[in-house]
Amino acid sequence: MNSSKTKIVESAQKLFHRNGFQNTSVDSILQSTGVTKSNLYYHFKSKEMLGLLVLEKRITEYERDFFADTLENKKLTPEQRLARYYKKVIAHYQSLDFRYGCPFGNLALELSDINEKFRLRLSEFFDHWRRVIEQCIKDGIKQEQFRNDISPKNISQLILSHLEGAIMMSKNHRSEQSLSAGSRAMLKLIKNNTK
Amino acid sequence: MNSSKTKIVESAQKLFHRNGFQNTSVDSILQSTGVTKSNLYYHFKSKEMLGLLVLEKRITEYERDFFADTLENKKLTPEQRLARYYKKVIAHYQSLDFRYGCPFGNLALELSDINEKFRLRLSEFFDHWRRVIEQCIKDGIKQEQFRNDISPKNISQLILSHLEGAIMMSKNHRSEQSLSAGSRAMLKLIKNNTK
DNA sequence: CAATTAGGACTGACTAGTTAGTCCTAACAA
DNA sequence: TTGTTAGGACTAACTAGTCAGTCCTAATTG
Repeated sequence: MNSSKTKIVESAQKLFHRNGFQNTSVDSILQSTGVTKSNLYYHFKSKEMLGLLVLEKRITEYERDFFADTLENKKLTPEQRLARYYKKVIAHYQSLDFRYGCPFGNLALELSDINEKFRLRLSEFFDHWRRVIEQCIKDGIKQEQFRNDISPKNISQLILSHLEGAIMMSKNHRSEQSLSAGSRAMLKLIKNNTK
Repeated sequence: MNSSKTKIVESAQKLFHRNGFQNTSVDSILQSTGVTKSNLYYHFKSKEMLGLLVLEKRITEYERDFFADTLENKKLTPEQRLARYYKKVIAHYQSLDFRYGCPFGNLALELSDINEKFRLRLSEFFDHWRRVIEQCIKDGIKQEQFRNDISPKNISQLILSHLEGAIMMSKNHRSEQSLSAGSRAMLKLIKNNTK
């Protein structure tokens, strides 16, 4: 199905990621799809609604593509899960030349102060994301791979915050340095050395 | 001195932080200062130049207000320096209700892909920022307060990335949780426990 | 079978407002 | 006299969003 609606959503997803939500004009979406403005507004009540739908799609895709075979992969040890997750994230941003940044972090920074709908949806997703990491940490503590003197909740918070910050830094420096060095340091720091 | 020029810079600094650079209109700066447009363009060649000057001012202020009595305070132990720095940062964002985010991180995310001047100046500042943290870590390793099995460069990279990410998360969640929990976890993780 | 109705997909022209930036004249202050 | 400020008219491009109306297909009628 290559309907106007799906064309709009796919193009908007790309443009919102590259230019931000506010800095992507409706006209630029139309131009890149060949769809008319009236058609776009036939399918979507407003630019905001289109943005929220694109966000929903992104979340679904991220949960499907990034968690299952890494953080939630029970065939691996918790340490391997986290390492593979980092590896996958780095490879992904490398494929984008470390441009554009994290679609969720970008939106959160851009819109948290001015749009409550975006803010709340993103906040909910960040929390889910953190809990996926937390479960991995919990498993790792149980198996004595990770040190047990810091709560899994706080470690997962730390890991997620760092990841978002490192993606931002990699965008600014156009280099994987902050992502790869930071993730390696993080794995080393949380490793259980008492055994 | 309450000249038009300083009024413009101060107002622009506030608005750029709150709304972002692109999303702050020149007209809104004029409106909040009472200055005329011809006067603004008498003092500044363009909005971009005004933005770069505001960034320069922010950097000067940050280096003056945030480093001297914390990370670079030789009267404290390295561990105390870092703890006081976190405390100061958290208090600062608390005073802003965890809104607005980090002025540097915001600009980096908004402009790194589309404006090379901003990108490079921010990249330079982030690197200086990281080196200030690195020096504190080096001192702490020498004094055996921090563990020595990870390079100071990588730890400082980790700390800075995490800080930026945590400020973003605090903005999205409108809570100090990510900042305070994350910083406490970080201090615990890098502490030397072999002694 | 023929006429009507419903509804989804779509269009081009349009509105009303904002954007950064220019240009010019005139006033004021040191 | 030189640097600063005011005021306002202006531009060209861009902004999100609206409007009346068309086209086509499928189901429902008389």
